[in-house]
Amino acid sequence: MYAEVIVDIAHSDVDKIFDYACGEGVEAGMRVEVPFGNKTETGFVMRVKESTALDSARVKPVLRFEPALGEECLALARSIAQRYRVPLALSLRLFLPAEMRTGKVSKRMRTAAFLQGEEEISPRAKRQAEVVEFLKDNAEADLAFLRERFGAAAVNALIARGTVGTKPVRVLRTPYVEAVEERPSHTLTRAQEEAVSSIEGTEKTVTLIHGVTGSGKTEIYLTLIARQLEKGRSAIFLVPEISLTPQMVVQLRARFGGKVAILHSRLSAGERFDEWQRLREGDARIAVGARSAVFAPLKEIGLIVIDEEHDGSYFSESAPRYSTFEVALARAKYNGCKVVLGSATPSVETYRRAKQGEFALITLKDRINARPMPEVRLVDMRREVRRGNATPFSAALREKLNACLSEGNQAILFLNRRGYSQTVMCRDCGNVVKCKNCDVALTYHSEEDCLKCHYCGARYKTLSACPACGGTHIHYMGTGTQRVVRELAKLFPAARILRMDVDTTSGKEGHYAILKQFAERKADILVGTQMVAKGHDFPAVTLVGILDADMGLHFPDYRSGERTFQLITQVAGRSGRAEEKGEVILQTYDPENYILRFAANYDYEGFYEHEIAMRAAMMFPPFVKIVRVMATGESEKETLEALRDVYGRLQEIYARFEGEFLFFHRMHAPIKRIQNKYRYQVLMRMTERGPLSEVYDAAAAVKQKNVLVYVEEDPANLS
DNA sequence: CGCGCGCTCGGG
DNA sequence: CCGAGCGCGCGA
Repeated sequence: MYAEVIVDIAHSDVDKIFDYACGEGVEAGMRVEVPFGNKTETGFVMRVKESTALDSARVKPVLRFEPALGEECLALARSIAQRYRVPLALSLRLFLPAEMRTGKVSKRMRTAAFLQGEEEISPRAKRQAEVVEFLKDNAEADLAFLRERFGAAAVNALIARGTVGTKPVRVLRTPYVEAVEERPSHTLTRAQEEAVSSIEGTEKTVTLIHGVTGSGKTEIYLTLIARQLEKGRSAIFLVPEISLTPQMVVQLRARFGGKVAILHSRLSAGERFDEWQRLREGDARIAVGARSAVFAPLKEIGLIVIDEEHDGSYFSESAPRYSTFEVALARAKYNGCKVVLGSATPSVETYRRAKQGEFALITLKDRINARPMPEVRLVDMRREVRRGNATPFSAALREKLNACLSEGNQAILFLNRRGYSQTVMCRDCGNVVKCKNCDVALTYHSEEDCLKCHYCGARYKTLSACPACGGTHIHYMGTGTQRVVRELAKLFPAARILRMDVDTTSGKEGHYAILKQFAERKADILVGTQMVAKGHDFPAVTLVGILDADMGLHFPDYRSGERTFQLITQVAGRSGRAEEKGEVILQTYDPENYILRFAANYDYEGFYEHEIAMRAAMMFPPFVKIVRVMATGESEKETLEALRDVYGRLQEIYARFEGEFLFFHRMHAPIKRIQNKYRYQVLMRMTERGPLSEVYDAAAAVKQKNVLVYVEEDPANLS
């Protein structure tokens, strides 16, 4: 027998089948060790066959093998490698936890002690008698625990005499263990009931649930999952990257207990490894996690849920740049199951596909508790400025904050993503201080009193003079979370303020820790960037202030309006979840803006109609595909050479398919350098029939060393 | 990816 | 004439 092996080296030079001799036990999908060159490498068996075309003298044997991937994974890995022109080794890696490759993590063991002899205990050995008594009540106990509780001497004596035996036991490192709470299933409302049966009844593979915040989407997902489990099938539940929402975990754990496995980038290596093992071995049947959980090692999948479907984290930002939805769809087809997408603010693309009948569409208009959405008040900040208010807070917001705090409620203040930087400008010459590795303005951080680059993390000392002209009128522009907190403390000295942004949420449970503090009412005001917008439930929050609602609108990105709408709707939904009525103050310099008006009225339909008409008129996605081919490398010359190479190839394609192109330009990227790497690009817009596959081929054909050339489809960020 | 081979260039 | 540097092809 021979095994066709892909060695686990992600390089196009070795991205080909190598034949190895093997015995009967070796099957497709197994992870193997094989001699390769002058050392051993791990690899994956893609196929097993009876004969080889190779000279038998050249064929070496498979050294070790263990089960790893199923047929489905192999097929999917093949198609991903093909679709995105990456080496198979790279697409295969998606299916395994990184910990398995590095080999740094292994099964954690502990020693368990148990009673095995009936020997008499001397009446003087009181401690020993206690140990024996304890073990009579508990069949097994952790050895370290026994030693600590009863003293090592007593325990060791019992082991030495054979009264107590020991054995190694596998320990599973389970994340969020405290997030367990007893709450069995819930009765569904009429609308939820209908949604469940409609999803189960439709012949369409994909259903979009468009449900306002608080409309009870989660309970629908849980019911659908429970029904699949009853049928002996498994489920994948995907949530956005940053906010593996603790509430969601609590609910899943409460309903499904140990059947749930959590896969998330902020877990420790050991935890992730163990959770993955539990899924593969079938101990856990529900995989919950961010986009990579779509590759969970489950068999007989009965349902894939993608919650907060519109979230940008569902697209991978490094090779292979897959779309989670595309992968989910492929798995759904293989397993003959359904995909459920859920959002209060679906992406324009998804909503269009639903409206056109490609996906089933369920609309939930009402909140479970029949409570109205909080009232949104638009505040014109231009007037505040004219009145001489230079703080980030309008008079209306200050007043509402005052009332909110004096009633003992909580408030959330939200700064738009792009708006949280304080750039440093010289007032004498207008020079903006930039990072020396990146072509990006630096941001001032008051807590550490330094300047930081948000693209590469470099730190700089604060400046007393302008590096360009020597002027000393250095000015800090913009509003950061830090400044908001400082100003807030001046206005409300008694309030306890929590800050949540990239700087305060490091560590695996960083978000969780801050949100927990806030939920436990250890603070009155939470100030944060878009992280605070994600689905958390804070019953005592009655006021949400959106400080700079329009900051995201003015970016040269066709999705900026969509993102702003989504963000405002989400963050507004944080207000007034329980008994208290909620309020939202939306501060803007552009109160006539249609996006803000639709958001303030919770009018998704209106927003969508307006937005889709604009996209059609401007020829933006989903009517066209934007494709960017990026070349990036440390040497400007080499990078430019690589780009010229692809550009030449793309021009040939352009000539052949000219009718399918609306735009075709070569330029350096808007940010010319990031982390010391130059960035040159070819930007294209093409129709649905455009030669996408040829573009991938052109990019893959470039062999300039030290330069990375890659393709992005409808990039989320055009910087 | 890591290695060894062979070609080339430059120093002596 | 010999050694360092690099491009290339191989690995089963």
